[in-house]
Amino acid sequence: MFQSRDEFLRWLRSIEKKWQSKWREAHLFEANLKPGAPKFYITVPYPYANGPLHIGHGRTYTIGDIVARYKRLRGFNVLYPMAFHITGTPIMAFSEMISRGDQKTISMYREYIKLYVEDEYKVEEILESFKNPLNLAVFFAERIQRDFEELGYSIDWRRKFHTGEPIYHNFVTWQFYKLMDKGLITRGEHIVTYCLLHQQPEGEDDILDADVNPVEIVEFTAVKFKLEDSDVYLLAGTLRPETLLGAVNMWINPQVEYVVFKWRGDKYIVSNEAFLKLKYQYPEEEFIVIKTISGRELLGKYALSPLNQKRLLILPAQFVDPDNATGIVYSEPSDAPYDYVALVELKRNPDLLKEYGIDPSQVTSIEPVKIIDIPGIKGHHAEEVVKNAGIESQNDPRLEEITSEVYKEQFYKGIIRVDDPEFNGLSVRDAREKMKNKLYMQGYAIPFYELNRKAWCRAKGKIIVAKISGQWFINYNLEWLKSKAREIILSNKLIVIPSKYTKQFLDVLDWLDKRPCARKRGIGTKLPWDSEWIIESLSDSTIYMAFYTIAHIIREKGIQPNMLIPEVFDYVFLGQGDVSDVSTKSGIPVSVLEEMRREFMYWYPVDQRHTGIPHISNHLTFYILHHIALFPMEQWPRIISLNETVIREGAKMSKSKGNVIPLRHVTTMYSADLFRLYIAWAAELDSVLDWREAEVLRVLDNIMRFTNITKQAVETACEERGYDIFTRWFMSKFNEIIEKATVMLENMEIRKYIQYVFFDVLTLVDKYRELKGLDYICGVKEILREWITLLNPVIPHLTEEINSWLGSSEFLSVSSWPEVKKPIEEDLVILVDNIDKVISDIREIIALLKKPVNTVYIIIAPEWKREIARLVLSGVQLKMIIEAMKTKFGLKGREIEIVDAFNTYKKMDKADLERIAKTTSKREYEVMLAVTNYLQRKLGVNISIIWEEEARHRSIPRAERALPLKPALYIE
RNA sequence: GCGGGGGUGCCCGAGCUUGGUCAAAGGGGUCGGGCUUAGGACCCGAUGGCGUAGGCCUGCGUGGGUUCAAAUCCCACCCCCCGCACCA
Repeated sequence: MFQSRDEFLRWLRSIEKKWQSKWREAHLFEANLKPGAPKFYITVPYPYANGPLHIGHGRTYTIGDIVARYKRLRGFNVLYPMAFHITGTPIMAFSEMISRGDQKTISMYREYIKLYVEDEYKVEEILESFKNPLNLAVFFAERIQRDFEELGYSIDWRRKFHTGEPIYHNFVTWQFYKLMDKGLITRGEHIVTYCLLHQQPEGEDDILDADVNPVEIVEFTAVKFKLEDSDVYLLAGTLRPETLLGAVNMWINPQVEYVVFKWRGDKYIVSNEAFLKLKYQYPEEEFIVIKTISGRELLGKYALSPLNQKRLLILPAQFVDPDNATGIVYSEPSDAPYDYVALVELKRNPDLLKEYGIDPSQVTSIEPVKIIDIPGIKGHHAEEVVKNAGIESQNDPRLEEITSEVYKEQFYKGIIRVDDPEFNGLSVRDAREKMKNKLYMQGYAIPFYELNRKAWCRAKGKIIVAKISGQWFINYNLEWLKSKAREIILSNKLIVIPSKYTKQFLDVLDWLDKRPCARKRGIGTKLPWDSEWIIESLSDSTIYMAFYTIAHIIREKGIQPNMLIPEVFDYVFLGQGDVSDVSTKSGIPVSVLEEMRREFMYWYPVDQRHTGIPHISNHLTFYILHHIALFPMEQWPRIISLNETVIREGAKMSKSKGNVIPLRHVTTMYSADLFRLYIAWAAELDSVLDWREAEVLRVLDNIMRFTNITKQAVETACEERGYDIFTRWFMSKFNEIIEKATVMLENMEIRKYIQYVFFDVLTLVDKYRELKGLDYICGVKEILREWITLLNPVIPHLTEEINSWLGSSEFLSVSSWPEVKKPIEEDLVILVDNIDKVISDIREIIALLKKPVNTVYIIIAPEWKREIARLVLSGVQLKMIIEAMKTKFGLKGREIEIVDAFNTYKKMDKADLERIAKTTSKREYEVMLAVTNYLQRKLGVNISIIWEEEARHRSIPRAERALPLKPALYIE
């Protein structure tokens, strides 16, 4: 018997190790082709090997493993493979940062390595090796594999690979040729975040703090305002082109340097910073610098609004940031708080104006023009909020927040009120779109891209927005593709579990468009027709499940990368080409090619793919679409199942909080089976799972209790003997649980399945012990083998161990799922379960009486009362019932009692009536008699079981109130 | 904004798809009892209100509605969480 958690955990870990090595030695989970046997192919996306995985990942892989193990017990030939993803920029970026000596990264990785390596010297050596990204990836891939093995996952490791391997590159190359053939590849312009230091596009992974403070690209409309009496245009950037009609002046920062340049045959002015950005956004065009000027030189001049030729005075403003958009803005003080405040400030400060050579009277006459109606705002919106907030200076930081509030409110509620019929009456939202397009179309404006915040790369290089030309895309916006995807989802040819996520797939299909599929840096496969480009990491991971089916053959037969020419994959995956030609061309023997083809045809399609919710909008949708694009219908995905994320003690796990539990700790600090049971039980798939230490320990206590019970059962010698009433009840209940648990597992309701087979069975055993006494353990022994089989998918190690205690020399993990043993004695189940209700009734009454109690009479209703219930249930009329009762039970003269019973049943729920109908009074009496001792013990009173008729003879009060399943009670 | 999910008893959390068996599973906490030298663990009982006979009343975000009957269905409102891409 285990007493302490520590002792038990140590033991648990030791048997986990033992069984893992036994499974490994037996090659138990290596799935080989068995012609004729039903197969089940389940995959979970391979992990990205840039660091240790945590318990959130563990949830997903554990669920995959539970399904794999369950299907195996159901007699399927199951393939559950795994590989490692190293494509993309993060691994490279981390490796570069380590090379560069970035202390944060170095200490982070040092901690990661220490999870697996104790020797300090070794740790530094490994860290040093990470300067080569491949070493980093391979190190973690190997550790993740070890983590997975230590969690007992039933993976066929022969098929593993990583995405940086040449054989994988060849596979991806083939795939991209195919996509090209099918017309999914296009090329065009693309707007990206771009690092000026590295002179290349850099995404979230490379940008400082982008994970916590996301960087977004926003489109400004840069409006051309012609300087009066010149041929030069000011380019004023705005996010709200619809306010152009309310522009009353221009803002220039006098302290900033501007550039006058020639472009597209015209002359323009923008800030220095903006000029640089412009060149990156129009990379193939010619810009000629004419001169630089100070902002001050422009003050006091007039610019003409392009639509109405209104003269706008150029005024000074400090809030104008040269490094935001074009460094020039127009002023619409009615709606823009900054504009309003700056204007008021200027009016209050004529000296400053004079200093810049501007006549203050010119400014006094500038008034906001109201062009937007907002419910509840009479005057100028900007004025109102600025005054409410008491803001006086354009340098007040609160302006930022106020501005976004005003913008938001106007966007949703604002209506344009202007003379121009084209815009009058439009919502702000519509007007913005319309104005922008109009300005672009008529050549009055150009798009100018800017970031939502200032950003730098990890090496402190400035990030701007640039346009890449010649970007390669995968075009998912093809009707033939999308409609097929919709069709299989809607017709349930592709099943989504839990089904509530089905709609999300359909939604994604609606908005999914072109996706850039290659970048100029990172680890990965080169684009076969344009070797400057490397295929991006989600685009190379869409149909790799096909690769698992042949990966081990490639290794075993020593097939070299150069032999894996596209024709090989055409043959293996699509059955195209003549096998001997392919053999000649590739150098792979015909027999091997045929073997690969057989293997693929046997395992494909993927029966189930399981992963996390966040993959719906990208990977999973690509997975579906690529299969549709490249394979015949028979090979398309069948089931996609999903689970939510994991949090810890109510808080999100994150590196910055330092509350991430790595999988490594599961096997050193907890145990595999404990983890598996907890993580699979603590929440249903579609809800976020909260890892709570206290709960984990409680589950541990239960596993310990379970182990102790089973141990005792194994060690007790039991004789063959007949089943008494309680044992029959126990068996029936257990068989009901088998039935229900099986249904739950088939529906992927894993939490409920575990609730039944673990927690409910434990409770059942307790109850059985109470009823039956010490002898109960023999009943447990009887169901033990089936019980541990039911639990095997979740806690495979412990159940294998118990199975060995039972003297079995076979692996439980490849045995078979228990069948439900009939008959389940439903009447016994109802009657014994009903005892709890009787007990609580008795307790309630005793508590109310507040008197000492000697004896409780439990008075059982006669069979005729049940018969009435049955008749009511089958809809027989009262009259008929009375007649039947009279003849069958001799109840002449007791018609009132019959009517009473009839009325009672009429009011009852159908389910209750059915329970009554399924039992007999004789059985009810027997059961009550059998539990008499139990009741006496439990309630601490004398119990007397007595038939109603007899009780009436003995004039025991209340006897006539007896009903089936609700005996009358009289308390003395 | 668009799309998705959710608000349940002191707390966590089931149930709502297929309305009644739901005062509402299961934990936790709290209270009482057992066991114990004591504590822990474990076991038993109680834990919305009222009631001297198994009952009644109130109740599952707020306000309406449908129904003989609603935590469960419909409508409106309030609040919370997640995703919106080219990134794994």
